[in-house]
Amino acid sequence: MPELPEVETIRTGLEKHLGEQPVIRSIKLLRKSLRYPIPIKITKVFANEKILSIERRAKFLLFKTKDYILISHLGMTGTWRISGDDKKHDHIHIFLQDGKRLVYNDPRRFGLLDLVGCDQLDTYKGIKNFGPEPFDTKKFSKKYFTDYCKTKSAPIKNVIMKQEFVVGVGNIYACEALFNAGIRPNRPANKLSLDKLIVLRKEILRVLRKAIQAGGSTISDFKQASGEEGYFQNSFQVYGREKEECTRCKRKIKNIKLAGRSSFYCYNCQK
DNA sequence: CTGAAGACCTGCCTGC
DNA sequence: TGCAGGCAGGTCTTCA
Repeated sequence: MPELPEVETIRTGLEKHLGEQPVIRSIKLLRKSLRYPIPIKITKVFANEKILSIERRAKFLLFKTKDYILISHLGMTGTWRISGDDKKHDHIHIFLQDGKRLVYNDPRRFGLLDLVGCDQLDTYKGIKNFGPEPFDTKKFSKKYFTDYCKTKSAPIKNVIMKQEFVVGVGNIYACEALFNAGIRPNRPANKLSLDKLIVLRKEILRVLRKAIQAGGSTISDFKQASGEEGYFQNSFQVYGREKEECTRCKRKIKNIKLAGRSSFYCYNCQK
């Protein structure tokens, strides 16, 4: 379940449960590849290294050590947990010196595990073309937002999901933010008024913040790895609610495909 | 260049 | 009950 809030939830969960700067004893790969081949070098360079920090960039998790960064992307179904038990689709074990075991599980294997040198992160293939973090409001400014949208004729939903525009917004939060802003997902970005765009930017920030907060409350279950269960789903206004009542006007939520993705909206509340 | 569509995988739900 | 079909939170590549 990884959009930005979910990745951030996993990150803070790991940080909390792993303690200060845990030391990696060894890494065991249970398969050779996920979406891409996993560099075997991982098992060598991280042995006996201290994890200095666990950070997030966009939807990537970064385990930083002295010389290298272990890069993890969760794809659609990836998750990390701290566990002694094995589960189906566990692909990577990271054994820590204090006896804990960090496990990567990913049924669909759309995730990625890779490494880069500490000074090479910004040129890393997946990351170098990324837009700003949404909470970096200096870079992700109103002006940046409106200027960009003015140049795009694609549906606004597709635009806000573009990682080179702003990172971390996936299908769920795109739908939710558009509902809150009262904008139909298929409206061409360059046809929206400045005011509407500014509202949308604000709603993106708000929905992401709220989701991160909701994630925080379930962190205590983290170790049990029951992470499949979405904690924020109870607050969804439109996502996954096709044919159900709009929470505002009681009319039926619709679902259209945009760029192949389900896009939920209320025909009455979103114009 | 832009944007749409297909591909990558497994699991789960629906409907026949 | 069994099985085919469709769909799923994300990217990357290919095609028009």
